Amino acid sequence: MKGYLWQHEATAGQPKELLDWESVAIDAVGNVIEFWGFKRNQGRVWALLYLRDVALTAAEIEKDLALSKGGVSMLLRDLERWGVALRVRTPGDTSWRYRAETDLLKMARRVIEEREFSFIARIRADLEEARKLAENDATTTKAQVQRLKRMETLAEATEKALRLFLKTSRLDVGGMFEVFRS
Amino acid sequence: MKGYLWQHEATAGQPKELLDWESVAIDAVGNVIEFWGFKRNQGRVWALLYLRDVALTAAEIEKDLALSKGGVSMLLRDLERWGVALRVRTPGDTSWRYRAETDLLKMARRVIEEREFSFIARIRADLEEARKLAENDATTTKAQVQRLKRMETLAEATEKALRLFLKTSRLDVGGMFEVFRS
DNA sequence: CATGCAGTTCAAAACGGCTTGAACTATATG
DNA sequence: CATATAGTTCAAGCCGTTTTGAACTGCATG
Repeated sequence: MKGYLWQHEATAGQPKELLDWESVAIDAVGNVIEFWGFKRNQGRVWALLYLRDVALTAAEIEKDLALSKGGVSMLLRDLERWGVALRVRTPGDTSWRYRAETDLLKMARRVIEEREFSFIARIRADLEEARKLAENDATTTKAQVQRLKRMETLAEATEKALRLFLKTSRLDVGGMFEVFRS
Repeated sequence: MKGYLWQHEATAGQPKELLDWESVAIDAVGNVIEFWGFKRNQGRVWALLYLRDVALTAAEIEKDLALSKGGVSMLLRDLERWGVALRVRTPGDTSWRYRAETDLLKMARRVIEEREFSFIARIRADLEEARKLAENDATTTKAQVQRLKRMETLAEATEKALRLFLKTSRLDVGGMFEVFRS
């Protein structure tokens, strides 16, 4: 949830390895995924793999999406780590190929779980620290301590909302996403 | 949901207008609010007003949070527009003062409603367009159209999840936030 | 209407995250 | 082990966002 600016017109006028409809769809997925807090290009790579439904090499991805060698390497490693792309070695082939694993939400869940919760935990710890400092300070009023406690409640509530969000996205979006399995 | 890096140690070593516990708490709120997709300093200004519980002038905020004159002006206008800060004119005073309105979630709801939904709508439109283009292209396979449809489902699901998220944050976090009213 | 202070605007600077590409490592092959 | 090709790493550059600060507007006052 940040500022998202449109890519898409910007994509026009490239060497063009992608069909028009492919690049529209790929960018759209890039935008959704960015909305979920990931990199646009992680979504674009996944979308390419998913749409083509064949295992592509890093070099092909690099060419089709006009990304750099190094970038593709890192993006693929992210997708692989999150279990949404699969590295396969085709029999007589010299390089790795990648396929889309279809549960894209796996990615959202993993990463959100691993980073957002520690983030909120840290905020809660800070607020608790602030309250303790304030309580040890003779000049602090009761009302101030009270307000700090309320701020802690705010962080707790945020954590709760996030948890709920994950859970519901698991059920609701997850349910929808499962259409991808096939 | 983006990259959040710690401010806080970074804050150390300033002219220091804030008590230690105040700056810890204020930065913590800045971090939560950034998580919700706003500017850290919008949260910090709100937190200062809330903790102090008196109406402050722009000049005081500027000094305490070490922000620029122009910055404070813009931040306050944002907060006011979203209804989380109140501009008051004290009787014999020459300048405006600001108080915290306590429902910080009002801010989240407003902005999320006004920008996230149009964002998702746009994505859905793009995917629909891609599918139509693909359908008009003789080389497109049935399976590809199928995959595009599934991607549309993904965007729909995202919209649904967002709606649910807003609603639950209204009930759940909203309920918690109400502690702030007093 | 000159002066001063509060508040706003916006071009430019600072900042931070993302991407690039050159140097490097790993691996396969003759 | 020399060569070639695939894959990784990371410092430097790019680019979008946020912040700054100087110029400006508005308004009150003598």
